[in-house]
Amino acid sequence: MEDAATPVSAQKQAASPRRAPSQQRSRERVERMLAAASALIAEQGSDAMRMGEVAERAGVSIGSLYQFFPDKRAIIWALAERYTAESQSCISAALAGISDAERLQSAFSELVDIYYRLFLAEPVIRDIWSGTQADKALRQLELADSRANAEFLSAVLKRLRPAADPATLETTAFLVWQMGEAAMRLAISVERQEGDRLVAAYKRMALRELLAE
Amino acid sequence: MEDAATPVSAQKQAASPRRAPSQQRSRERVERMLAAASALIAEQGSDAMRMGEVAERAGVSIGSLYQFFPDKRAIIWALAERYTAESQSCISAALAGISDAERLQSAFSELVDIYYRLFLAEPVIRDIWSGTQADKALRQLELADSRANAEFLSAVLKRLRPAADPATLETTAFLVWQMGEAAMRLAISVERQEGDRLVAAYKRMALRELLAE
DNA sequence: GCATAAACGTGATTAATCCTCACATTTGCA
DNA sequence: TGCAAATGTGAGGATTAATCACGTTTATGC
Repeated sequence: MEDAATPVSAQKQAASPRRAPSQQRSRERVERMLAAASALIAEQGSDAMRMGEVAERAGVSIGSLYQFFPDKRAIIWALAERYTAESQSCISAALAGISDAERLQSAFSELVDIYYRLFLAEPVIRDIWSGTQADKALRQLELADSRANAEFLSAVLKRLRPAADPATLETTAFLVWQMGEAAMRLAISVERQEGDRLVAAYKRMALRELLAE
Repeated sequence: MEDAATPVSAQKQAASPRRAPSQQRSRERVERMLAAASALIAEQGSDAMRMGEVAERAGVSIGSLYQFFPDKRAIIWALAERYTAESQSCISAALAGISDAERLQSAFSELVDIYYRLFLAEPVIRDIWSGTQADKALRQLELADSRANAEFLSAVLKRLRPAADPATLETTAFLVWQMGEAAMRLAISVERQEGDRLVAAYKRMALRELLAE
């Protein structure tokens, strides 16, 4: 886990390569950098987050920051990757082994609620996934994450409806999942009450689709 | 129309006010600025669009540009507003007067196809609505646009299902519409073939919801 | 025609930021 | 102990959005 979230993976993006922290000392510093970035994003949003501020709050120089993160987006990317890794294990656990409609219904409903509460409560997640569309690397991360989660869902669907075309089920699962993320983003951007209604409506819509013959 | 798209409306945003073009001369210049911006966005994306480049290509000074647009986002906003105004009239026309399920089905299906083709064909639209989430003013514009379009749709639904709770129908229409925009954004960001499948799946899902008892 | 105010036009300059780089320091290890 | 690699530093380069003081054009009243 500490390994997976290592910022070196941010190289996948585009910028010049950066060293991965190999010493204990620097690993701790990188943690401080991420923590500082997280705090600043929570306070002002990732757009207003200044690299100098991150460095200052982490107690490192701006140069050290750039030693481990090729650019500003890489920091955000690293935070996003942690969240996706964490949530993916939750989701796989919640959907594992389900093979009847009732359990799918309750598990899915609960999953949506958990996600919704998470989005409402965590300003950092909200900020990062709001800006997703603007950043190619983040978008790719979200797509990959979504595909992975949709796979758990389509696995359940295939068990529930063995006669149906598997490819169609996969498309359905992916779409339902993406619609869910969009519904969350929408729900948190409107009044709380309307958001609740929208999430409920999404649940109905998604379940109707998932449980349809 | 020329009036509605006037960049003075960009004042609604946040930046310092700017003069609205009142002379013929300046109105033509503003058109040139918007055209230049549109071309640059089509070529390189709005992020890479430089204000100096816009001015140069429009044949005006950077100062003139800022005389009519308080900031960079205002230009993009003005372009976005034109597109929304244009599409809204199309949508209202397509959905007007529908009061039976068959016609709703065919009209909705056609509308989705039109939108999808538009997104595929117009790089400017694609760019602007991709970056929507990152910009508050654009997000508001899209939300308002979506609400307006959803209203056309919910009007149809209310005629189709007079016994149903109107508030629920409104929420459904809004959600279906937003899901549609999200589906479009998703579809154009993946391989063409998968995009087609996703749009088709969205259509099925949306129509199932819209025509449900 | 003339005067005057308002609208318009200009581009060098300012300000804010991301990011680099030449050099100093610390750590792991033979 | 000594050296190579890793790590740390922060002044400064580079980019670019946005300003502003001043010059020019247009509309309008007489």
